[in-house]
Amino acid sequence: MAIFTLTARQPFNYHSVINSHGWIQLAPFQFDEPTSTLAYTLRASNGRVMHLKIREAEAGVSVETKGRLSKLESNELQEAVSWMFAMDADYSSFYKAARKEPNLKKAIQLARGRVLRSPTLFEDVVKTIFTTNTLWGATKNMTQKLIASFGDPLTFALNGGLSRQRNSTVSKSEVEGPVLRAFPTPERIAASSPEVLKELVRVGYRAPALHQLAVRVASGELDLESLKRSTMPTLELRKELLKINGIGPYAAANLLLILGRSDFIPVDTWALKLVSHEWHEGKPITAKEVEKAFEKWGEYKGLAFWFWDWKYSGG
DNA sequence: GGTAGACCTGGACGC
DNA sequence: GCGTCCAGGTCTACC
Repeated sequence: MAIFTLTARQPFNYHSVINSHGWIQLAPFQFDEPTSTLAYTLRASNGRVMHLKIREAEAGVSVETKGRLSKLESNELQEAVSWMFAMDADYSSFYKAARKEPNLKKAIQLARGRVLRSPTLFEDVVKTIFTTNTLWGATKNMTQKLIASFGDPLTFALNGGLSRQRNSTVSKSEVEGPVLRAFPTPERIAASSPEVLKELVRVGYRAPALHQLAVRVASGELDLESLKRSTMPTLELRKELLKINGIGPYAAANLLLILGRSDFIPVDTWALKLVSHEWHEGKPITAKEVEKAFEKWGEYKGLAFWFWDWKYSGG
């Protein structure tokens, strides 16, 4: 067994990160409520699949995984979790701008700002496409089916030496439950076809967009991961994201938030409801009204919207 | 630049 | 069990 402790830039609140959006409900994330443990099935670049158990620790998180890890695997694991929890993100200027706003008081108190990410931007783009034009239940289904159909199964490393061959099947008795699989690589999805994706993953009209994305990433034509550390202006970054089939204004804003850029608001039907009940007595409004309501927040627009203390809670 | 309609899935509902 | 309706963003054609 290997255990690591990762320290975050302060302030940091484990629960604020995992509850920042619905990502913990999407495989290969699993959340155990009683122990507040976030599990994630991670595939290292050498093909080894590890099951991580992430817990709150002093000033950061602890990560536990079975078996002995090589230096490369250990580095990749720590790098992945650091990215997932945005360990080095700094929200002090947002808190400074928000300190006089009563509806952001809670956000400051709970150190909100970090948005839980997947280890790769590819995974987050795919999941974001799965959130468009559908209900949350279908998003969960599509993600689950994609992983079940194309994800590599958990690798067992015994005594640090014997590891199961990549892509092999793990029996249920071995893992005492459903087979755990990592999120599929772009290569695995690219090797399939839009027709198969539609049939197996039930992604409907999204199949060509999903397949094209996987092909572009697998071939190296689209280097999504480089966007994680990009210094290009947010407007340009948004343009790059909008070039991806299936990514429109809502999805691009969502991905920008994941990338730590908050100049845009992901306006979906829920956002329209929130703003409508907050300032327009529940009357129908357009995306323009949402943008207008948060105009003064400038580069913190997305954060102010995302962590606002809303009156409306559904119904 | 704004708008209408098609694109799919899955859940809810009525019969 | 079957058919119908509806919710949900993106894309394209059209004005």
